[in-house]
Amino acid sequence: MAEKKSAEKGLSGGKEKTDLKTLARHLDISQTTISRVLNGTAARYRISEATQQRVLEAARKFNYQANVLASSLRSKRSRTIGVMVPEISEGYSSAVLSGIEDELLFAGYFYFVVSHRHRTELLRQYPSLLLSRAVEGIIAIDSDIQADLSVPVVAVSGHRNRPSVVNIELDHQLAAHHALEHLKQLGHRRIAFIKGQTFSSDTRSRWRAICKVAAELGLEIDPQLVVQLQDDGPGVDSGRTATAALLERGQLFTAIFAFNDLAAIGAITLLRETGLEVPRHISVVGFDDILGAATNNPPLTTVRQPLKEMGRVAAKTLLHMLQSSKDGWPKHSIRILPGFVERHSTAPPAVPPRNAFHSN
Amino acid sequence: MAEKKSAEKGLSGGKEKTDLKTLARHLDISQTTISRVLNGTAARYRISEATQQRVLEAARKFNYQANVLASSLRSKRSRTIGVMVPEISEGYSSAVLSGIEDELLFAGYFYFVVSHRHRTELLRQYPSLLLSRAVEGIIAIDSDIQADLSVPVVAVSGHRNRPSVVNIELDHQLAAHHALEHLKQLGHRRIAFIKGQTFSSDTRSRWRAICKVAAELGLEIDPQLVVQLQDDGPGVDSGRTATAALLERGQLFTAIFAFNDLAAIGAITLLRETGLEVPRHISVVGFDDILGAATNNPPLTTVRQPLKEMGRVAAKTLLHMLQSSKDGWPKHSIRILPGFVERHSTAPPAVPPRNAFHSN
DNA sequence: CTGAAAGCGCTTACAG
DNA sequence: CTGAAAGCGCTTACAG
Repeated sequence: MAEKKSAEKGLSGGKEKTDLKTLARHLDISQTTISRVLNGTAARYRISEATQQRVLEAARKFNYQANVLASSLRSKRSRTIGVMVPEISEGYSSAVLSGIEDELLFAGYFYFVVSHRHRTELLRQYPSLLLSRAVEGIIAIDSDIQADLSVPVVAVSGHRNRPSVVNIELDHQLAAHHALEHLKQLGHRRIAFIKGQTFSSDTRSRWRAICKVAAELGLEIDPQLVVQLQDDGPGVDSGRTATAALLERGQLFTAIFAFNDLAAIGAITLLRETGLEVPRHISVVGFDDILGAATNNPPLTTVRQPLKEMGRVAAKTLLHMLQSSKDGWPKHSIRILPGFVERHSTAPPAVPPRNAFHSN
Repeated sequence: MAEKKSAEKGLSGGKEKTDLKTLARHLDISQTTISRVLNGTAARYRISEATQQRVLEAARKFNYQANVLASSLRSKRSRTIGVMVPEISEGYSSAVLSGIEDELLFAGYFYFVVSHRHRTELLRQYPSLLLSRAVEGIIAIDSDIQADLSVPVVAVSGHRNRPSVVNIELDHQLAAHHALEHLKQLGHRRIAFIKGQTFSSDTRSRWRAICKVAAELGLEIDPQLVVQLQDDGPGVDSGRTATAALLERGQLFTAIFAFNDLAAIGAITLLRETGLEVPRHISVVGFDDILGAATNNPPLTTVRQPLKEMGRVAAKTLLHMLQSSKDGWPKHSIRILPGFVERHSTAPPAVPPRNAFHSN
């Protein structure tokens, strides 16, 4: 009964599905030969042109598509990879995913997406769940994979020092230089910083780079002007909160360098509500160059991460790792160069209205 | 050689992976029994408590995870579905995906995503590619699936009248009513419309609803005030272009109802560049309530689509269809109620500056 | 140049 | 209550 039901509604499903056996019987050719023709190894086995033609034609006519499950099980190649993201609905992840997809589908690979939403138990379970799904490799976007996996891993903005993990890393130093040099040139000296959430792996490396570059440029970082994004809301709220906390300290500053565009937009909104105009009173530099950055009011000056390209590079790298032995794997992180987009959220500093820093 | 290499790097992969046979040998219990215990059918076969305990413990100890490929192949249940989207990096699709994921992972399902980017050959190929991947069902987001498939299909904002397709449909009539009633109350009579791209399946149904509701409210629709989004860029550019075309017609209007928030934001940007302020000179109503709508300047008045919920409903519906026979499937579209968010891009109409409609 | 047979790792009638 | 054996639909040594 249960068996019967699944036979009706099961994977074999529709009217039109042909299997190898049927095709073989129809052509009076062995499954072996058909498989070889369809998998492009005909030449290796010197299968006659005539046979190849017959097979190809019949396959088309019967609309034959090999069952990937069976093929994967036997051949140990699933042509599937897993992608771990914090949250698929965020622009960051979905932009990278778009690049990954470009490469993968071109190579005949499909991918599973899992979002862990920063929950540790999901972060722990997902890698092995993906492995039980027979993925050949994993791309982790801003996600720390703790376990050592049996498949190659490429990490985008999440740096692991493990032998089987290759990192795709933004050049944070250059990024920091872009932003700070720009602010310095405009004349800013009192610059506030909104650091990223602790769970984001970019936070540390970017902050280190900022400190280093600031020192090089002779810019002092006042600990009183450093705040950190706290919670995990998808929107701009954590940027607002952080900016409010910053204002509460009552310290003078003329610019903010935000961890990302969302935080920058949140900062601008909050500043506006307290009577501070951007960039007239305060300049704000974002990070990422998300879709909304250009259409924000004012349009955001921001460090541009080439997210889609990072996805493409990640996928390309993983595919390469799948095809070569470990000694062919990249030895180091793969460095991605950020851009810088000057729009209208930055300007030379001006003295802020006198009550600005005494709002509650 | 090739065989050997794949055995090294293949799916069986890591050190820690155990298979059923090994486990059975170790426990001196048949694979059958182990499989039953692990699949939760122990009760049905009255497997003794003691045996169950031993199996469970060993499975944990050896970190046994059934190979889903093998299991799917035999049982005809892949616990995988396919999701077709126009473009994964767009907020619309990724918000719906987020809701889908909520439900699916809870039920032990994984999903493949494919983006067709409105290319017809991809739209045609993907369904059968997904079927060859043994998906049990497909969710199509804003994507017309032409073929009749052998698996159940749920369409989100893409309405097919086919027996095996269930539609998740926004109540466009209510949506149109929200927006037009709001504009009417404010005093607007000359309302311009930016229609959606022809490839978007929502375009037609929404426009029909708008025409109907406009008639009901006694609002006239001037064909001269109707423009359409043309190209397929992900950003706000098509909204700008459409608005420019609208202005070029030199007709008076006091409000715009845009097909989506991106177009609305594009419209606002373009209006601003030609010296028209929103909402002082022109009111703009968006559609979707994407993340950027609230932080736009001015914050967007917009029809809210509960995208994540639509994803959840789509997944729930598909899972339900997979578990019941066809007579248990929903007979009609499943209707989703839109909300309406009044922010600051709308206001009572004012006479526009006299040169406004003679810009080139 | 081609094919018969084994086997991937499971689940499931079938038998007891 | 439990298990031996068949089989899902492929690919791949192996043999000729």
